[in-house]
Amino acid sequence: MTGPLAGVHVSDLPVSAAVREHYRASGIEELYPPQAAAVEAGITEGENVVAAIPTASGKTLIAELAMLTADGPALYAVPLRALAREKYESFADLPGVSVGISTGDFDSPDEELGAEDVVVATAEKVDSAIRNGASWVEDLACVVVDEVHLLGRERRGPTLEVTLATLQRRAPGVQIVALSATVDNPEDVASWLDAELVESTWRPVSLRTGVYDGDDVTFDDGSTLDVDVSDADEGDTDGERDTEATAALVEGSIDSGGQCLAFVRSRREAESLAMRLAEDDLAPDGDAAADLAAEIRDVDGTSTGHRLAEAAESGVGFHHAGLVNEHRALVESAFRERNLGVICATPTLAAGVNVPARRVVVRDLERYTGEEMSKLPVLEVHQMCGRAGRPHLDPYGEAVLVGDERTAEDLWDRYVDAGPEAVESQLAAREALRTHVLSVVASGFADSTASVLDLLDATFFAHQSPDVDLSGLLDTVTGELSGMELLDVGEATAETTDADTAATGDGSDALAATSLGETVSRQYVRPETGARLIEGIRTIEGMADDDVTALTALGVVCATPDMRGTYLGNRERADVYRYASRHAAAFTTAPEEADDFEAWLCAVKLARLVFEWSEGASIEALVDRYRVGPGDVESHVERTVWLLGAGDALAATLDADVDVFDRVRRRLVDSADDTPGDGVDRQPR
DNA sequence: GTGACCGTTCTCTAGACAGCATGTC
DNA sequence: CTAGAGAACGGTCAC
Repeated sequence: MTGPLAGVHVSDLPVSAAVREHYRASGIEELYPPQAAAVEAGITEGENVVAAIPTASGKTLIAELAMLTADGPALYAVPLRALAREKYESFADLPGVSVGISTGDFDSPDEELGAEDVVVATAEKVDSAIRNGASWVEDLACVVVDEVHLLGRERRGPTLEVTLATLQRRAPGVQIVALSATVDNPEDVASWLDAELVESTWRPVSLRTGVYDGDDVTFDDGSTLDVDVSDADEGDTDGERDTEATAALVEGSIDSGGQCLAFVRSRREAESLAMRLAEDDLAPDGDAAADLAAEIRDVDGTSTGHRLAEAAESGVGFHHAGLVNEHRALVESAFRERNLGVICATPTLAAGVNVPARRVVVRDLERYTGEEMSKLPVLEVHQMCGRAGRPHLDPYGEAVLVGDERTAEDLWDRYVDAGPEAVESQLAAREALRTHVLSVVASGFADSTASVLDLLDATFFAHQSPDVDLSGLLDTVTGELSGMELLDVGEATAETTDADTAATGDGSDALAATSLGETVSRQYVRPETGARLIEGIRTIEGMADDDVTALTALGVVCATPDMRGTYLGNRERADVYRYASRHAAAFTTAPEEADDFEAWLCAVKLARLVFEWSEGASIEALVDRYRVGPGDVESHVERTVWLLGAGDALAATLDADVDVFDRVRRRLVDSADDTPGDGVDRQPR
């Protein structure tokens, strides 16, 4: 809890009069307690601050205060492109402030970014910019990191911490402001960043959390809520009871003038819950709902699109990653404008853009993870619940976890009483270390094992586990990289490294990226992907020209770990295999040489899907032929284009006479332009 | 033969970042 | 001890 603090008024802020006026115009007079605490902690005076506070408790203002008072340009780093967009637009409203944005799909040239007061970017984009030597990074006076608790994420956490560590070196003295969800160990993050910790559970709209036990809901403030489950169904299974209960909770909330979010486990269940709810008309405004449905239908003629439009007519939406981006954005904005009463969603919505509702219902608290059913992390559930309570609209927010008489107590203990998990660095994972060691060497920040270790020393991992000796791990990683021809490892050297950093007694090895390694690092693909591409290029060189087709390049690219796999249905397995045999000459690997037959089949399926798309197949056709969502087609194509570019760059550095990658890439980009409603924006508005 | 009905078996499962270089009315 | 929804399948029975 924050201690007693004198109120801080907008007029007290060391910010331009225009900005103060802007705040007043949007109804801000006095700062929220966590914001005041951040000011107290020196946020406007260049101090490093870690703010571990709930969503919607005013993080954006804290960030703005830091950025506007910084003595130079500022960077706002986010984990999601959609979030970058959202923040870009909100910062652009600030008077007298120029804002730029930089994400993989939405980007301005470096020189322009250097001229902005504020740049919004994804963390990966920042990492990539650093690797490629973008100059704007070095002039930064302030860096705000949104959702720092993602430091604990398996793949993206390490890039966040390495980026932050190198950023502090590239721009010495930058003010670091880190915004975190409530976690168990915010003080670890704060001490790593040498920052003041502001910790609070204060929210502008109070939140009560409750558990449904098959009979009624008991909230943590002691109140209860009857749930009127229609007794039409008798002898139901547990699952049916759960969805009937969530339907009742959703409808109850809407009846009393609220909006609701319902979280379920899978895409299919999000859609089927939506269809179940859409049986009743829940639209706050019928005309607006009809307009929305028309707009949705306008985007694509996919069966998913039709279902979404149909649900929307009743004021119901669903939301998951299988949706085309445009549909997702439409659902989000329609909900914000109160043209939808409910969204049935997978966890995408929990960490995405701002979509507050009066009530949040979490129906599924377990998830299938590949081998087993596992319980959702507390942090994730809290983020879902935290969406409850619309400022200025709701008297309170409520979150309900749906269980039954058997599980209710367990849910209560786990998610209501217990706190969230601690953030733990994942940098020690070999895979993560491999990519970051390569990048640090390739971009010239280190040239020996000693200097790499020196850099890693500034990392969250080193801060958290000072006793772990990374040098052994580093040796195996450099060995692997050199086996991939990405890194040259020299023998122990007496030169270069300063004596005081050479903690590794018997000297340190010289490290240098090969030209392949440099390309891999610049292209931002993982080392294993690079190795795979190199291997593919070499076998293509040895193939008969007639056998090298678009499928060849796509096959190589899709077999790469940077390509997300799809699920292979049992039913399609035989068909995919037949396809592979029919086109065996074009593929670079035969099934018997694949170390993982399943993965090989998935790669073939993806290559085929993207190939057919490039041949002009409509998204609709692909969606029902390959059991993927429209959004999956979109993201597969985008990713393929990226990897084909990397393949081409590697072919060039190998000096190989291979141009399939580039040819196929161009063809994909062209068909993307031809596909209506599917173009990717290239320039900020 | 056919269609309604019902119990059993089978299938399937969240999410999402990155490169680069031009063209359009 | 712990998955569970829903589609697909297959069988029965009445007419």
